[in-house]
Amino acid sequence: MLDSPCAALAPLLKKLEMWAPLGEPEQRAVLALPHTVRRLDPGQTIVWEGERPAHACALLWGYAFRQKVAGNGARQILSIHMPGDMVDLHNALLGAADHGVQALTRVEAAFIPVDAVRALAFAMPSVGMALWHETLVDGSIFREWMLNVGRRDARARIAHLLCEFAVRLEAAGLGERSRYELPMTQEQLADATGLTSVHVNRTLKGLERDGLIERTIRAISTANWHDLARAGDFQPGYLHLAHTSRPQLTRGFDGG
Amino acid sequence: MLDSPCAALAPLLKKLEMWAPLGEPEQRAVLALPHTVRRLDPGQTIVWEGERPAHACALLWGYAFRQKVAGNGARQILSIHMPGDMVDLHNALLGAADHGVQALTRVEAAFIPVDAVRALAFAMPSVGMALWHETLVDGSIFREWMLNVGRRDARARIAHLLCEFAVRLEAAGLGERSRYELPMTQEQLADATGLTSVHVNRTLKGLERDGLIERTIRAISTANWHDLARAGDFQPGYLHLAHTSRPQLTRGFDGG
DNA sequence: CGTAAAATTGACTGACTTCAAATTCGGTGG
DNA sequence: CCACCGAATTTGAAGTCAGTCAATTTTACG
Repeated sequence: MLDSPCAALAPLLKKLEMWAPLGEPEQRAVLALPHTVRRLDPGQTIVWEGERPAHACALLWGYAFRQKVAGNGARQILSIHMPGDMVDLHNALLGAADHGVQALTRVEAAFIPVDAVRALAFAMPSVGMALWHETLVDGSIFREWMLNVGRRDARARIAHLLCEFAVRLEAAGLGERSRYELPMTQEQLADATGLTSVHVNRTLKGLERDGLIERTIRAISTANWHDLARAGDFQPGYLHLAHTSRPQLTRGFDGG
Repeated sequence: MLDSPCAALAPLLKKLEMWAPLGEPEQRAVLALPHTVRRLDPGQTIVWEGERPAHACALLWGYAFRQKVAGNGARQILSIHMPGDMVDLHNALLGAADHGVQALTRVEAAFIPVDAVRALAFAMPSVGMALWHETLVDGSIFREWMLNVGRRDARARIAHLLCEFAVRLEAAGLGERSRYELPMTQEQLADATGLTSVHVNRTLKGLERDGLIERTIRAISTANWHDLARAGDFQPGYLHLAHTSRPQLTRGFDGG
């Protein structure tokens, strides 16, 4: 990765390079994307469901989440995001926001005009491919969450979410899977897992009672990672982190 | 759209042009993608979960679905696909299949080497963008399904699925929303909605009793579209069909 | 016709929800 | 440092939507 006098977008570049190594001009071009940095408080809206966003948003610091609201008023949290994530590329490229994005904690985010993103993707296909890859991995996580919400019981859903957060945090170099701060209320956990906050509370206590996790105020210790992952039916393949976890030998464009 | 002496991939081109108009060379290039056409029987696997697919698959005729299987043996159907859909571009580009794809009915599908797809996306960015768009819309549908499974009751889930199928069928020019053949067993409907087949059965009868649908063996009449859509909390925005449903005036790359 | 898969039905069960209240936490001002 | 307040967590009791189990009927199809 290049360093530059003003590399506010460094977290984004780091994330993109997880998907595919970029050449030096490509790296420069990513860092040179026009953008405005904004600070947001917890709960503040980054994108409203239904709006026509003109900017894509790269998270630089803090956490955010995507959500949709049903006609009955219930909310479903769709994904959690951490620094480096491109948090509304989906909405921006599609032209109409089919979901909202909100700050989970205090957040620092870079807003990049969609057209600049699109133009860069056209001009430098390998950057386009990296961005595309980013959206594909988001899609994979959506699929796993659909399985989680649709076909696992409460205990497994919560355990799964705890495992995913831990592994993604570690993969992004933002903490360790054995102990981390989980900046979500039990109500937010409920909305992410399709449960109620009351049941989340009971389920967390169950996991704690059984020694799978330890909890301080807002921090989680995965006291027994092995059993927690088993309880959560957690297999990290869907995160598509192979590039980083397995040292990849040579793999060229020779398939087919 | 171009016609060509051997335009097996015409349904794919038609679908891509729903997302963005393509120039004549681009159209030619899509139709010229190397591919093998295969016929499959209902239930046959197109991609196995866990495999490393070397081909992307364009549905030419018939229906298919994506699925994931949890450790407890339960299955979640993630999406339904119809002719023109690129049904495992996600898996192919990510390199490892995080979900499986199966034929729902008898199917005719074109298998295109991933590398040819990737090369075309690099060579002709507007084709790449159309393919990207296709995967983004898939993602949007995943999000809506997550909301459906996580936050709607059984009646709404089923009604929503029936509405989505109807609208997509109509948008693809494959039938009318008022009456169509639904080639899914109640067990498959259950796996798509996070319910059991028994409860799907009862819920369908409920919708029928209330005059929202009529059923013959495997066909659905949306007897009362308005109320069905309301019962299903169905708002088609997430399908991102604006190009086709609203006659779009001019919208260039002038956002921001 | 005959057979297997799919749909249907009934009785019972249970995981999770709902409602409501009590307790703890975290920050803020005196 | 401590009192205070709203938000978040925790707990209990009761209710329900959907699941489970187990037939029975209907359909598809050779």
